Amino acid sequence: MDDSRTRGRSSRSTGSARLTDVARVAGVAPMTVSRALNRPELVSESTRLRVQRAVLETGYVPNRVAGALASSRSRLVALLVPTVAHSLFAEVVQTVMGVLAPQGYQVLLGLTGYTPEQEETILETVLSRRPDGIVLTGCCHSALTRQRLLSAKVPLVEIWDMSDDPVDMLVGFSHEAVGRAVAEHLLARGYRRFGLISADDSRGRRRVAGFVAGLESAGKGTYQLREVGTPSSMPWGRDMGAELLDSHSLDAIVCSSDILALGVLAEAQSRGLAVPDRLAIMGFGDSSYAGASFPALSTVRIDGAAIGLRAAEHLLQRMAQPTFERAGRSQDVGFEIIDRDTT
Amino acid sequence: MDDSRTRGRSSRSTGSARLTDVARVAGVAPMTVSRALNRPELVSESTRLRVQRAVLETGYVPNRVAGALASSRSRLVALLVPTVAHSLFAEVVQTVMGVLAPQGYQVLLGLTGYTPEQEETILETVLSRRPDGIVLTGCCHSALTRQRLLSAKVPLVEIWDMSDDPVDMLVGFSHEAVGRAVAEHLLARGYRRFGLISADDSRGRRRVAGFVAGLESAGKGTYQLREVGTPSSMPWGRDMGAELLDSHSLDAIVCSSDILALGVLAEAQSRGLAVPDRLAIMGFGDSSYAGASFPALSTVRIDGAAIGLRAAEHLLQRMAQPTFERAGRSQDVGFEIIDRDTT
DNA sequence: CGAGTGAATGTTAGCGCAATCAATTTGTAT
DNA sequence: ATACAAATTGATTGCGCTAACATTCACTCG
Repeated sequence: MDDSRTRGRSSRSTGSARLTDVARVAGVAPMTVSRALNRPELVSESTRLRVQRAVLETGYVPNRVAGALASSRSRLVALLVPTVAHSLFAEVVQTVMGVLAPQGYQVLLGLTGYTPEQEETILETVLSRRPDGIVLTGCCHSALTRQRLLSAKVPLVEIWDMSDDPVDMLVGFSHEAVGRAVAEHLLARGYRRFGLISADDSRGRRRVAGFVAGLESAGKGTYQLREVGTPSSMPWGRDMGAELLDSHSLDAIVCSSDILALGVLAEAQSRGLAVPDRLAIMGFGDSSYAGASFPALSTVRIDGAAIGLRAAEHLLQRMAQPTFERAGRSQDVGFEIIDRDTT
Repeated sequence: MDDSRTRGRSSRSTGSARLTDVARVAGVAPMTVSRALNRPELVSESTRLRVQRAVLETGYVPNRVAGALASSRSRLVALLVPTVAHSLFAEVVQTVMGVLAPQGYQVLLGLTGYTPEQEETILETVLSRRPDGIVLTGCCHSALTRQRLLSAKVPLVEIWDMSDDPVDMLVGFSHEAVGRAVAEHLLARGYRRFGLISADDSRGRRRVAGFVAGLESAGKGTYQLREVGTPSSMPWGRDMGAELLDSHSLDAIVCSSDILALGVLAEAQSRGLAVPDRLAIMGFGDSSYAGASFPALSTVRIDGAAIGLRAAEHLLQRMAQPTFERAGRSQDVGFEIIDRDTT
């Protein structure tokens, strides 16, 4: 049997069983095997069974590389996020993959690391795999990236942001609006002297800008800004919180992620500062741990699962269509200020 | 120009520029374009430049699907982890990708969700992409999975565990040894009545088994076990901690992850229980936030970055070899008990 | 100056599969 | 039985690229 499998194979062959090997064993044409595996409803019960037996006998593993080339369908979705070392993006990855895997799509993961340059490099290699769809974090792309996306004719969902002219589809929320809403909320609760700790990425900066705009609109409040590197972490929050508290007299510290806020909380506790009476703390994201800290963290709820879910569903819908056309649809999933015990 | 690009193309063509289009514009053979792009050192300076110009003019994006089929090299590495919604695995993903991306490898991500059944399903589809290498979390595979891995002849690194007979290469640590060491450590510090909170996955259970074995060897100590679902989260820790504290009198609670421990810590703080005097808490993983909590969390340090790094390096080394042969190499990266302020 | 060498480029022939259309078999109504 | 439609199967071709080998050209050396 092994002999029959390898006889006459050219030197370029990989040596493992192919469709034709299965076909020979099953006594049918290769095309029939292909159908039995990919579109079983087109094949009679009896041949389907014979093919299945032949597959087991030969140990055949389909070669989707060849299949993708022949059919121009890769069944691959590219998912580009800044990092997975951040619970919000991890949640998006989990949700997107949870929706796509049952539909037979696999995920090509790309980590863009918060810079448009890396995004550009990664997108280039990603496009060379001819994915059937792309989920891309953010809307601020380099000119070349945007042009490549436009000419690639691949269903695309931008997530985690809002934009006036999405490339194709968009599911996100407005970072400026978040910042502004937080400012208004905290001003209304009487806080005036703010510390801001933000990751140095473009979306964090836009939230800061929104916050500052909120203060200016109200004509109240002062702020001290500190930027930290990415990815955000609890030690960053604790260190920057300490620096801010050492050098300024503050009512409240607003953080660009929950994990930073937890660091600030730990610092406040270590100083014996009463939270929220002596210092209020605000996070961002409503990660799973935000509600479980003590005191429970006030934060801005972003529904990462909803973003991932809708992005994946939009993509599936578009990939199911035989003809490619841009949707130009935007969906704002919004946010919610969660007032727990640190404000 | 558009006319020349599309004239005579069969109906099956995708319509975008191909190697032959670039070749025509550059005035060279298609093979020369292929070389200019993939092995530029084999091509003269002048033709390389002409090809580059032609690529820009045509907007050519290489088709690696076709390239992979022709060369039997996909430049794809499959990375299978239970979840990315856990900082330890997220760290592994970040590190592995950080090493592989600069070498031109892309990552096909698979989430196995802690069950051998899902792992089996995912591995099947993953193998059909003909990855050049596989990084797989854990060593407890179903018989079919193991057999597929053996017959696939793909460089493989199992991580995050130890095993007597790795399929190929292995980088991990012993979960039993962790449990035993934690038991000995806490007994030595005088703790006797333990609560255990473990995720219901096989590796967490092995740590529990090691812990229990440690107690039995010493002939001291009692324990109460609670299992929680995956993925672990701070609320799970807080709820199970509350349940344990309500129903038992305990010296110490040992958790199967730092995030669970943080939940227990929050619960203890909310009850006004002094940590560690009235209750000691032990985490697992030494996530970035473990050292920044207040009080700082005692935990078991696992160097996820080292595991990812070595796994990726082993894989690169093996993928660079022209012939496939199993290594059968194991590497134990060990662990370290970090005694901070909660024990 | 002709043979020999190495660098650069070209030609041919698949890689393994599925789209497409052709051929065959089966079922159904008359 | 006959005509026709529907279901099932088969043969051919090409997706876009690169391995392998062939050829050309410039240059060196006895």
